[in-house]
Amino acid sequence: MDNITIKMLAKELNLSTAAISKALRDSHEISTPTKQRVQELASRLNYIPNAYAGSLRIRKSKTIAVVLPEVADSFFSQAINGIEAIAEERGYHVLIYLTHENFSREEAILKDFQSGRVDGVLMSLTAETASYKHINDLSSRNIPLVFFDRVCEEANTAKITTNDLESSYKATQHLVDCGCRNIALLSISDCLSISNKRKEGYEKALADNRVPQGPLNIFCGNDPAKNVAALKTILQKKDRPDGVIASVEKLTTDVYLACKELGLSIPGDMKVVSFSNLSSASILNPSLTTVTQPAYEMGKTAAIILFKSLEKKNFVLHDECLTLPSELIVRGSTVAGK
Amino acid sequence: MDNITIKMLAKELNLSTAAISKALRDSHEISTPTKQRVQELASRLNYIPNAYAGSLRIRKSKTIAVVLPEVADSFFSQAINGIEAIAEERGYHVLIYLTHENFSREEAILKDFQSGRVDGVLMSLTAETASYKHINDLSSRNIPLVFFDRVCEEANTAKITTNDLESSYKATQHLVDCGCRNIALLSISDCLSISNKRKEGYEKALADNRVPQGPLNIFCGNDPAKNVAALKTILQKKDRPDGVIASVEKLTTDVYLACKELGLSIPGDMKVVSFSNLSSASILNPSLTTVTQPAYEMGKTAAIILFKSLEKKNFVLHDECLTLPSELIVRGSTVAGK
DNA sequence: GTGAAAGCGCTAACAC
DNA sequence: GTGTTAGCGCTTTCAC
Repeated sequence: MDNITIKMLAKELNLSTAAISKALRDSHEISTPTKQRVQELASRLNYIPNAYAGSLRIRKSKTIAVVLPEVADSFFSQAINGIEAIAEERGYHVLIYLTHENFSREEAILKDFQSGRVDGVLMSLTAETASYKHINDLSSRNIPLVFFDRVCEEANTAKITTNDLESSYKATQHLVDCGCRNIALLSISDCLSISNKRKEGYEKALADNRVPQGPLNIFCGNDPAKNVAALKTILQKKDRPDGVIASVEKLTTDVYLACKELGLSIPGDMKVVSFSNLSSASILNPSLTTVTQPAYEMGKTAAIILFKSLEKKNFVLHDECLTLPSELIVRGSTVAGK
Repeated sequence: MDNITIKMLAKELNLSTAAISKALRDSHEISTPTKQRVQELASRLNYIPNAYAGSLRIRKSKTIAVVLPEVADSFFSQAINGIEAIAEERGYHVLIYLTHENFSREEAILKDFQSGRVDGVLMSLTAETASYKHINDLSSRNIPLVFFDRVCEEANTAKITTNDLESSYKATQHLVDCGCRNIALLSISDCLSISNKRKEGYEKALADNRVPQGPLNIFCGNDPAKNVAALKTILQKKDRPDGVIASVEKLTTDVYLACKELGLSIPGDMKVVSFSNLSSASILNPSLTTVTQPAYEMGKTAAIILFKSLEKKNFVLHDECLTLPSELIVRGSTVAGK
């Protein structure tokens, strides 16, 4: 069965394609009876306009792209939910691209967007991203870009973040209050501004409390086995940490396993806070103290701002930088019995 | 900055657009020196072909759609990873659509695909889906569709599943072996074939062991608070279950919380098995016995089959029904100390 | 109120 | 080996 086109409707009704087009868009140039005839036939034949013919004319695709490091992560999957909710509402389509933390993949993806495939982009940077040419190239093609969470500070556009510095400060302060004196910070990057913010908050809290800095810049990668091994090495040292802040959700399992394998009890021997949106945080062994980010809201907000810039000309994306608060939820990995 | 088009390149080089087009696609009709001139200019001006102009001509969009109930679920997010890996490799783009278990949303999404927006579709059904007209409508437009996990048995196309019946049987048998005599099955649907298969496996195992059937068809929804409340009601009865199979990952947290609130110990008072791909299963309290599905592989396989049908004409999708095995991983929620 | 025609950017027959 | 031309399906002047 061939697809129905405007041309076919035109032939069927002895009208021009122009008339059909106008009738379908309910133009006032077309008489009511004609409109009715056209619309009746269109719905009877189940006419669906070709998605790309219109895009080619109009130079709008009603499509946005979401560029993410990964999906198998509660933060990002919840953010997608927020984005999708708004896109659906506006009748937009969502293309998804995963960088797997790979910078050259990120470059290639953004480059493709110069093809006019998408009207706008929502993005969270790779842990490796340290140069911004690909981002500026996209901007120079007038394709609006909104960052969320892992933002590019250098880019002159909208950024939706959470209060990384403050929440990291709070998390560190909480560990100090729980008696920790040797607190490690597990990171995945020394490029990302969110990593740096979290580090700053951590350092500030330590300084304010006159607690010496613990093992820092423990960079963890994508291989859980390696992470566990690296953690075990650190945890077997004499001056091992008595507290740890995992700045990424997926490191939680690695920390728990390393402790388990070494027979270290949480929170007795070691206290743990994670930046995490895991819905199972409360049923972990022990339940996990988290810094929980407003993932859904961040995705939603980023999408709303992107659509604003898509809908209004002269909308200045640069002015739209929002910070939504995260929440420290104290559970059993820092306070026994919680 | 305006986008570079073939026309502009043609003018610049005093060639026809056809020559440019051929040169860029490295056609043998074009002389080597001309090709070089064209390619040099194209890369110097950073020419990127318009994504939709070609699609309109060729009637191929190099885009597939993935239609899912949700993303915030380990199974589906891992499946997306598998799909994306293959799509990336083939240079395809991936549109993502979430049904949120809503049938009319599913209908609307599939209907839109008749616009030629996508070349093919990968899909997991809604828990509500009980009629198939929208699926047949899509097939009649010759848009290949491959189901994975939540397949439509009635559809005459490829289906990638896991061995739901067997793994449910195994899970049930395991609970029986652990001493359970009153086993509940938590489901989210009575339409889905995977739900029915899991129910069959459960019933068969009970029958084979001459264990009476426990509370069945406890349908859980999207509201965790309601699920917990419903579970608590059941668990407070005199003849409360001593074992439960959660047929969906997200119900795990609800079961654990319900037990916690009632002071029931797992696995002492109550044993739990979940169909789950949670990477944190091993660090739950207690660690969770799971039926773990080959999520990544299922996504990947579904994508591979879809691309086969996209690339070869006369490829019979119907013949491509694969079943990948799930694995029962015994942990502490059924065997103390594990 | 309706139609003819141009053109979005690209490709593919078919000339030459 | 290169150019001309005719569309893909749609919208949008501009005539009538």
